[in-house]
Amino acid sequence: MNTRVLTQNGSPLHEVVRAEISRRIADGIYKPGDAIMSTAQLGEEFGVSSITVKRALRDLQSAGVLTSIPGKGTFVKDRRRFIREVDVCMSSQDDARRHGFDTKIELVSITKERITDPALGVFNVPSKVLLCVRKVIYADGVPIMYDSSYVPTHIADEIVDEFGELYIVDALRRHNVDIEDVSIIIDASPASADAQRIFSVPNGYPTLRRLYDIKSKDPAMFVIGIVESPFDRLACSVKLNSLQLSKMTKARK
Amino acid sequence: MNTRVLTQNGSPLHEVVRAEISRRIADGIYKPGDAIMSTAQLGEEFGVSSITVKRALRDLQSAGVLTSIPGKGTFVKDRRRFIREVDVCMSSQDDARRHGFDTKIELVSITKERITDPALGVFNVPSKVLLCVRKVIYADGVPIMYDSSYVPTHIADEIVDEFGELYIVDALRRHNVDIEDVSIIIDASPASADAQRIFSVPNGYPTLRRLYDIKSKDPAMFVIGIVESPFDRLACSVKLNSLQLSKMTKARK
DNA sequence: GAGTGGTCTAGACCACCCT
DNA sequence: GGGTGGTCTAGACCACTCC
Repeated sequence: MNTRVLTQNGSPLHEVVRAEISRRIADGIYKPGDAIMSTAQLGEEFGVSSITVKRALRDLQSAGVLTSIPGKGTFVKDRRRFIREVDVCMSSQDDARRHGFDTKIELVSITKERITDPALGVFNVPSKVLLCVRKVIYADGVPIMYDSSYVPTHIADEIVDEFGELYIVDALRRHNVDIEDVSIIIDASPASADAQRIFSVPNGYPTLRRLYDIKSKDPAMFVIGIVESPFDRLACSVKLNSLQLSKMTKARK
Repeated sequence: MNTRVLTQNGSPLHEVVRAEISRRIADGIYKPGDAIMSTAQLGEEFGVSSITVKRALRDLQSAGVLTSIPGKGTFVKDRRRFIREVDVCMSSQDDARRHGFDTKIELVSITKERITDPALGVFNVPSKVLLCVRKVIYADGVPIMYDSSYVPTHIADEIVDEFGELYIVDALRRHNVDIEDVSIIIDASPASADAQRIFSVPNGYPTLRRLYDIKSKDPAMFVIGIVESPFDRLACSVKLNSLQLSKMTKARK
């Protein structure tokens, strides 16, 4: 039949379909929140098999443009809730409020385990069993961060409890822990298995991660952890003023 | 035939296959640089169609674990060359050297165009036509950054030339441009079309981006731009010492 | 020519949602 | 029951590589 339509410009068919659907979204033909046509309809319109359409739609899901709900349809993701101005240092509740977000923290689990995530290997991680506090942070009801933090097992129970309810720096500050040094590494990564489930994103979905290593004056007290966020829900901002810049310039001479 | 093997634990077949291949890589059965078995062989071994195997392999490519070369085979990506300690502020040549990397800059193009990338909309971008300098930065022969920077069209030609050869802050410093303020936004994103081509990564591949807005004391001189890097080749690091931290704590009271 | 991965299709089945 | 997206397969073709 229509088998020989083929690849207008050398691109595979699924890319052509993907590009056309992207165009329609960019042009506002398909609007955020709306359902687009079914795979069968699109296949007929483009003269390709519905499987090829599905392939194109799946790629657009990986790109954060579409969401498919089995049995209902495929929808254009609404406004990319691009939360800016989140400070690069550990976020605090104040920080969030200052930017007008109603945040909520949900404790996922408190377990005893070793650090196994190879990503944290960039820090000098102890091989001992540590206390692992996992939690999800919501902004306006939407999950935006998945945090796993590791602390020594011997720390006071009251601090542990607060770790589940508070931002880390807030909890430490409350107990007058003297933070001496903070290393943060920011990177991107495909969503972890946990993140896929928590954020309802597909395999391979890009996420922004912050790996942190907080050292206090007491060598027995430290916090190591990792925060993961879907790329379309969070970004980090850094501001450098002229004072800092001149310092940097000098330091480099 | 083997049609009814099916989904050991409720997971789709392609996920089962993907997990098993991941396990073999983690266990060192498939080693970095090595070719894994062909899709046909894997399909036979697992009792699934080769198409399902291909699906699993494609997902592992999106995750940066495998690379397939048509006609040759599918290979385990060698050591994740995770370049750490790259400062969050604009990288300079010194910076790179200090970390032991032999970097090279390749000019891609110098064009006159407006800023159309919606990502840069977070800054207050002028709608005028600007000079756009695009370049690729290599470390040890591997492309690690794709930089697009926009500057006013009226700036001196000699600076423009150097933009193609130098890191941005290096070029500005050389011409004694007084940098007043730098805003940087770090986010993750699926690879752009350019990035896919330059870094040889598939559609949807997670990248780390740095969007920058450099303001000088002269309002007519500014640089706005965006740097994109594959997630497995670059990360940013931030270090905060106790002085900065105490300042922050005070500021928040 | 044999082997590889990439693409495309037709056809089937499933789980889910809505009416 | 009819629609939706998700999965899986068999079979076909292509471009590529290596021998």
